[in-house]
Amino acid sequence: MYLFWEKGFAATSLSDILERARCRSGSFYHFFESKEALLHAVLELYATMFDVVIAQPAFAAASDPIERIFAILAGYRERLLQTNCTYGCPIGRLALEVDPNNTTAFQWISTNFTAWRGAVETCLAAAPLPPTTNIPDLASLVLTLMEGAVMQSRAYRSVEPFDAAVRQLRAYLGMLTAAAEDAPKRG
Amino acid sequence: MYLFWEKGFAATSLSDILERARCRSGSFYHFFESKEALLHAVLELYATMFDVVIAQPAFAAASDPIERIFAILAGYRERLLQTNCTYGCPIGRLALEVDPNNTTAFQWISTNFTAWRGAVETCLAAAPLPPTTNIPDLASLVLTLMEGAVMQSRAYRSVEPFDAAVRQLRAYLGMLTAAAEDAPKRG
DNA sequence: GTCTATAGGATGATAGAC
DNA sequence: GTCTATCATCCTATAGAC
Repeated sequence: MYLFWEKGFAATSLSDILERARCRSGSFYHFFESKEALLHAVLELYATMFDVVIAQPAFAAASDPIERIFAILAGYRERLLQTNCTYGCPIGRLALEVDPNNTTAFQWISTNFTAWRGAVETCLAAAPLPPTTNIPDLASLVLTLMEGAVMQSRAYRSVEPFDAAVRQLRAYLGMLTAAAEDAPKRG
Repeated sequence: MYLFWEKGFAATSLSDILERARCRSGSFYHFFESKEALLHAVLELYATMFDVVIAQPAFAAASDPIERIFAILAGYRERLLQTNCTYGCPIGRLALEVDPNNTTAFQWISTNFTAWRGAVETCLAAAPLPPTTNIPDLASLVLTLMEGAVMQSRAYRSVEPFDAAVRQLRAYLGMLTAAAEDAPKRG
């Protein structure tokens, strides 16, 4: 799991895996049919871990629904800082690297993304937004923004692009909630 | 260039390259010191090509500065459709894949991103936005959004996430230009 | 379930003739 | 500048003893 995150799938060799797991190939192939099967298991594990690792800590860190979204993003900022902005979202990295023919992997990748968007949708549904707001679109935007921001921060080896994206999201959501507050006064 | 886009750097072997270039290894190593040197040359070529391939067509397709930004994004939508949403931005893909120690590669990746943001900044500077608008932040957001949107469309094998991101950007920029129009009336 | 040993092929890169 | 031939190493995966 760690190696696919750090080096990607193709650049991680079986001997890398064996060394890190401190076992021999016989043990590996006793549990996994192939290197690709390990990838599937890793992606499945990410999906399983999502609530505990991503959603719950962010939901515990804030009670305001909009701030919970920013708490999720703050988690990624923390991970960027911890790695000197070299790594990023492991799912995003694999989403761009894995062979499109690997349908099983992509099913798990989309499962992860869907869970992520679902958590944000939950927050948005509880937020004071205009009733016309397209919440699935907006949740998709937040994921899009996180992934693009992490990528750009890796490219520049700086949190600044990430922070810029968060600032802009804050401005946009601020305008939306302001519009929701104005609407009742008008109508 | 094509193979790094299609398969990534690690998954592209020298024999893949030789087959596609229809030459032998002797010829390859006459021009390039290593596979990594080819990567650097490819990234440099992308930077060289940016104006002709990305900026100029979009600027020619629209005269309104905001619509020029959406014309850039429409170019990526077209590329997604042409590849059944399997590929994406080649720079973005390499930004997540390439070893962070490969500083030369990352210098070229950031050069590409900076050129991209520069084109968007040019558009934003000509657009009717509130004078307080942070144009570099906003240009960075557009790149962030494009990269994240392409990634998510690849993950779901659908243009829908890309379109959702564009819709949201349009809404945000619409609110900003509306605010700029209101401001003179108030002040 | 873990070990050693190894198959069978691909890998990036080089040497040197032409 | 392109060719053939090849090096040395690494790769994923398997076989079979224990």
